[in-house]
Amino acid sequence: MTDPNESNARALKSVERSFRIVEHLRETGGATLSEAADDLGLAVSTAHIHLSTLVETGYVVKDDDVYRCSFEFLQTGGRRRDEMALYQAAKPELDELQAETGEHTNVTMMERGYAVQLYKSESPESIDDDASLGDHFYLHLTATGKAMLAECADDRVAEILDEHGMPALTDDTITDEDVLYEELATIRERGYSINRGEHFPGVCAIGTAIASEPDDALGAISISGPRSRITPERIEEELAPALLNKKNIIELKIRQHG
Amino acid sequence: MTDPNESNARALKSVERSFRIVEHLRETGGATLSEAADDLGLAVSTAHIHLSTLVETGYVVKDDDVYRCSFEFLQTGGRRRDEMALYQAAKPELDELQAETGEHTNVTMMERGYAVQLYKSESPESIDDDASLGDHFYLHLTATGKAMLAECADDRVAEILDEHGMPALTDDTITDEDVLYEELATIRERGYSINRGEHFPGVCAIGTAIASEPDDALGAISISGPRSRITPERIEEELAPALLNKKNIIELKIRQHG
DNA sequence: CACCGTGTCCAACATTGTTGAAATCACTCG
DNA sequence: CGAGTGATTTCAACAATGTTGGACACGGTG
Repeated sequence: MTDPNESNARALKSVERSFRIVEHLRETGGATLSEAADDLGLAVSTAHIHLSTLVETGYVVKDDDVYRCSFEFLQTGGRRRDEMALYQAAKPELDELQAETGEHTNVTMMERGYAVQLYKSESPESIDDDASLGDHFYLHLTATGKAMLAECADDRVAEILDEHGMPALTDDTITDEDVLYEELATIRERGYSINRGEHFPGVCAIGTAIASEPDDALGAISISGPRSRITPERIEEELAPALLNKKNIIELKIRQHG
Repeated sequence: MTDPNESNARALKSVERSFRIVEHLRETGGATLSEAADDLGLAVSTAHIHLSTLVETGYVVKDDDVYRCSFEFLQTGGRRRDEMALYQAAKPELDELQAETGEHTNVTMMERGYAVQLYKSESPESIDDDASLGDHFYLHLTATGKAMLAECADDRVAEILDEHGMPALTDDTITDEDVLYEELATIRERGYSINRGEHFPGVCAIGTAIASEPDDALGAISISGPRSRITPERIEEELAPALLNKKNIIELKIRQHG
C-alpha cells in the first residue's frame, strides 16, 4: 500500500520495465527510442536493449525509428476472446439485436475488476462511441459493469470498490457507495441495469448479466446509444424485453455447451 | 543462424523468458505453474517468479492455480487495430459486401512478413472458418497475402520467402518460387488474387490489395467461402467486380483522410 | 497419519541487466 | 563538400538482479 506504481520487492524488474515500455507504446501509439527513454526516465542504452528485445520477441515492431506494439498482441488477445463460450454464443445474437433496434450492442466480461469489451456490434444508424475492442471500463459506471456487479456477493463488490475506487467520468457517475448498493438491489429485482450518461456524457445503455454456468465466468450484454433515443419509455416497451430475450437465448446456448 | 529459437547474445534473457511463457499460455489456453515449468524446462521457482511478475503487470491472470493471458493483450491489440485508417475505412464496406454476397469478408495487414487478420465480417449463411482475430497467416497461401505480395518489390518478396519459406498447408499450396512469381504477375494484371484451398482445404477466396497512401501501410481485403460456392464463373461475374468496387471506395475514404 | 504432488518462500551465487561514454549514423546548413 | 547536431548503436565494467536447489506449507488420498 505504499507505492501503487512502484514495483513489488520480489518481482523481475527487467520484465516489469519491458511491460512499462509496452504500455507507454500503447498509450502514445508509438514512440522513438529517445522519446521512450525520456518519458520513462530510463538511460537510452537501457531503453534500447529493452526495445530491441521486444522486437526480437515479435511483440514490438520498428518502422523507421518508431517502435509500436505489434499485432502479436491482437493475436494473443483475439485467441483468448474467440475461444470464450460467451463470445461465441453472444456474437450472432448481438448482431441480430443491433439490426432489430438500430442501436449498438455489446458483450463484456469481468476481469481484474474491470468490464472488458469483447465485441461491439455497431449500428450504421447510430453514432460512434469511443469504446475500442478490449477496453477496460470501471464496473460502477457502465451498464454491463453494474449488471455484473449486481451478480457478485457483497464482499466481492466491496473488494473491487476498495481496489479501484469510484472515480467520476461525468457529472452523472455514481460516486457514493450506498447509492450504488441500492442501485445494485434495484438491478437484481428489475433484471437489467441502466446507464444514463455515467461514462460518456450523452451516451445511455441498458445491460444484463449472462450467467454462464460451465465455467462460472461472469459476463454481460448491453444496448447503447445517444440519450435522445434511449428513452425510459422505449427501454420499457422495446429495449428491455428484447435484451432479456437475447439473454435467455445466449444462456441456453451456453448451457447446451457452447 | 545457429539456433533459430535460441536467444540473441545481447538481449534481455529474463524478458525473452517471460514472453516464451506468455506464448506457451496462449498456445495451451492456460497452464498451471508446474505445467509451464515442465513444458519450458524451467526450474519451478523460476517459472513461479516469472508468472507472478506477469500477474502483477496485469498481462496474465491466475484463476484457481491456472495462469492465462489476460485481456490486456486484447486491449493493446485492439487499440492498435481500431486506430488504423485501413480498418476504419474498410469495416463498414466489408459488412455491406458480406451482406450483398452472403460470404465472409476480411481485411488484413502485412506485418513482419505475415498477413494479419484485422477483421472478419461473418455471413450467417456461410460456415465457420478457423481464422481467429489477429491470426498471422503466411503470405503465399492466402488471397490477401498474395494480393499484398503482388504489390511488393521483387527483392522484398525474396526477403520474405527467405525468412519464412513456403510451407504447404494443403495439397494445393504453392511451394515453388517460380510458380508464385508468375502468379503474382497474373494478380498485378488481373487486379485480384485467387486462393483455391491453399490454406484450408475446401476454402476459396479472392483478394485485392488496398493502397493506403497516407502511411504506406500495406493491406488487403477478401471474400471467402466454401469451394462449391466460390466458382470461377461467380468470381468473374459477381464477386470480383463487387470486391474491386469496394477496393476503390476504401481507397478513396483513406485518401480523403480516414 | 504419512505420503504424495503442488505451490510458495528464501538465501547464496553467478549471471545478466544497467550505465556512461565512445562510436556510428543520418541530416542540415554553412 | 564537410563540420555540426541529434539520434541510435555498441561496448566494457560494475552492481544489481535473476536463477537455483532446497526447505517449508498446503490439500488431497490411500
